[in-house]
Amino acid sequence: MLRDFQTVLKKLHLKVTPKRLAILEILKNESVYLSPEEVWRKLRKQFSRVGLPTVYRNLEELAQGDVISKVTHPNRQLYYYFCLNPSHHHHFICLSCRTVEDIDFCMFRELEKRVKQELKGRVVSHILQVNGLCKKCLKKDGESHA
Amino acid sequence: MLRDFQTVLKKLHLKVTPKRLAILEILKNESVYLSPEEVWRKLRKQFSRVGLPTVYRNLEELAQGDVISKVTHPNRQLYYYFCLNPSHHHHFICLSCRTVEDIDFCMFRELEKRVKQELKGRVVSHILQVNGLCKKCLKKDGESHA
DNA sequence: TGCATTAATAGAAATGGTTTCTATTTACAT
DNA sequence: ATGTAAATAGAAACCATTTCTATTAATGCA
Repeated sequence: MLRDFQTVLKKLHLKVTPKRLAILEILKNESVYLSPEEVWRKLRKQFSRVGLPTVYRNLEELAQGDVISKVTHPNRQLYYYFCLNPSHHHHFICLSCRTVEDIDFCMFRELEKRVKQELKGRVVSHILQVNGLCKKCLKKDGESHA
Repeated sequence: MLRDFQTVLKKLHLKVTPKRLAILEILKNESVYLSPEEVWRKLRKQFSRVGLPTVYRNLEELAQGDVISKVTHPNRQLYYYFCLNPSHHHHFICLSCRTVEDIDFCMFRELEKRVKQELKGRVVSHILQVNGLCKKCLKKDGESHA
């Protein structure tokens, strides 16, 4: 598993540092997305002297390299999470517990076509975030979010 | 036209102030989205003593009331724009000139259904931003954004 | 294995968009 | 007209994020 991360980092021309590996491990072991500060707090359990700028820098580099994903929450904070599925897909984000699930179906082939036909424009990128309540949270406190 | 805005504001239990009307006029006369600061700069041409917090407060209130729309750009700044089409729709945003066009077709009935079926979750809201190049910009400098 | 090179890091400081606070002014219902 | 509740100006605070610089660490190569 460590070997995998090392290969990934080398491909991105990033040096394999203990902190980088630890950040990847932290995100990998979470099923919810984490803010840079949350990652930092976890990282400090292993490295008492790690700085928050280091976390920001690493998260951004890893996001640039498509190793992790970056999410902007409605509160406008950045959140990052590790993403095991490298292919194009979208995310279902639970507003209650922050669990992220992949949405495997994508309707954007269709979208691209219609933007071209109807607006004569070209799609370069899109951001789709689907916010809602996951299975678990619907059971737990479904009525409070009705 | 002023009458329309007045009605809208009253429905939202917002007082009809000259600055509020001016902000609506400014956004209405723009076909691109504006940052709070850009709105403020334009507003100061009419009201030399208007403060930036006033602009933020008003934009937020108007966005809450669905009179204008709020966009988060990839650079993470807030942008607001006036939205003539009150029904549910999405936006095609030109990366070059910031023009916003409405996308009238929506594939989210389908999405909701599949989130329910496949993830057993419930969609509460979604954010879709489609970034690209509009007709005009494709013609103007199509090759530089290839 | 040791050295040179270049990236990565810590820590402090700055940045800058956004929000809060308080006194004052304004809109508007009665 | 007048009372009251909302809106505003201006200053200050906030706080997530970024920048800066000296230092440390990883990697390529002899």
